[in-house]
Amino acid sequence: MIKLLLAEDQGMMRGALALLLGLEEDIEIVAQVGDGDAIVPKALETKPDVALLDIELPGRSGLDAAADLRARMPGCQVLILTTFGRPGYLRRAMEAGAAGFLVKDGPVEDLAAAIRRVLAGERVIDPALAAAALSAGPNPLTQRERDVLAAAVDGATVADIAAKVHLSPATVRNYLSAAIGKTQTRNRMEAVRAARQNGWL
Amino acid sequence: MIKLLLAEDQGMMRGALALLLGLEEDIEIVAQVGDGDAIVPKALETKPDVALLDIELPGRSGLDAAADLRARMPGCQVLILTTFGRPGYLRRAMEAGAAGFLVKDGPVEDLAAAIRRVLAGERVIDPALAAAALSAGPNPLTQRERDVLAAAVDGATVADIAAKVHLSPATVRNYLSAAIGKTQTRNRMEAVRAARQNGWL
DNA sequence: CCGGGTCCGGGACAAATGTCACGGGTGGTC
DNA sequence: GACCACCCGTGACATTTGTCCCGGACCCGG
Repeated sequence: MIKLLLAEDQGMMRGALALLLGLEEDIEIVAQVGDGDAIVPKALETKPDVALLDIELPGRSGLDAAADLRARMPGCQVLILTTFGRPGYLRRAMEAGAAGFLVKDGPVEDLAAAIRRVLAGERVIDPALAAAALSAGPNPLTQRERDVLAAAVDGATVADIAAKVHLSPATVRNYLSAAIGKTQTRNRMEAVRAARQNGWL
Repeated sequence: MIKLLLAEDQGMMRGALALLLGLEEDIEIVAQVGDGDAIVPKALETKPDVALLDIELPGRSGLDAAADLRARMPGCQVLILTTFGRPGYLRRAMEAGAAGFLVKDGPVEDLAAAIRRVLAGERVIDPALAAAALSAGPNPLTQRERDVLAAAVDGATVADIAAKVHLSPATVRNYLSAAIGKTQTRNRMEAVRAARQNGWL
């Protein structure tokens, strides 16, 4: 019996997946979470064999939680399930020690199969996505550049960003300029868009 | 037997819902679509009793399709299922003649129940959402303001927008300024954010 | 016919933004 | 030690953006 932890914020999706996977004879859902911060505690409590994690979650990112989980429970395999097949996400998932990476397109039937393969020690990755991740190259953005860019989403002004990141407005503009240059874009919004597109956020 | 059409772009979600609803004894999925443009043709072909539509779809919006569907197949009830409980979405759904409006949070169990209630002629709307929609008031944005704002997503410059909408740059700035004023925001990005938040896009 | 609204543009101005050059600091590597 | 990358900040500059003013066009309801 495969013990599974399911982390997914959308209630309907979570419920549907839980019901579906519960129908498999060899899978048992031991925990369901809708919040990133709850993943590790729940896992330590319920000792799942596989953790199926969404990336975009309230609280903590599924990728962060994955890294933690791998460190604290090496026996628990991590399978990332996400809406967006962004190259940077895949890369980060691999670096975090995930064993598999699925996108929410593609048929449901793959899911149970992927869980079994991951538990057997295999790696499950869409080949096309893997190629895209390699060709995209690594994240060129500095930590600070990422911070500033992340704070610039939804139209914050330089002053807002400076306050949020505790930096001087002038410095913020320098970082923004650097990020714009590295992403080959023309303004901050295009830069955040490009960065998100690649999973660099 | 309730004949159901299911429109949802995310493959896994669509598959999961189809399997789930297929388990109900009185529901039969007669069509599955992942594209907005395919909704009406498929419906005319398969004559469903209820159409379960996502809003954000490739091709045509589920709301547009809903209006069309109501006009061409008055006997087919429309149930909107969406990720975002935006006030403007609900309002537009009602104007399009939808009988129900569900968000993808909330438990899966509600879904089958909602389908049956809709078919029985009831309206299914989250009361909290209905209140929000009323308190938010109607869409204050002009058609042109919406166009310009929509063209301003992902950081296009004034020149880009002007080219996309076939207007003078000066006019574009005037519309942007008007939209910023009406949304009580400070710049175009906050304006698009606010407009999207309210479902005014 | 006279408002009032939307549509479309222009001009002028202040503010915000993006760029560049420049400083100093740290830490790591060859 | 020299080099390099990143960190943080300043100042100056051109461009872009947001605002407010002003026109004229149209259509509709009173």
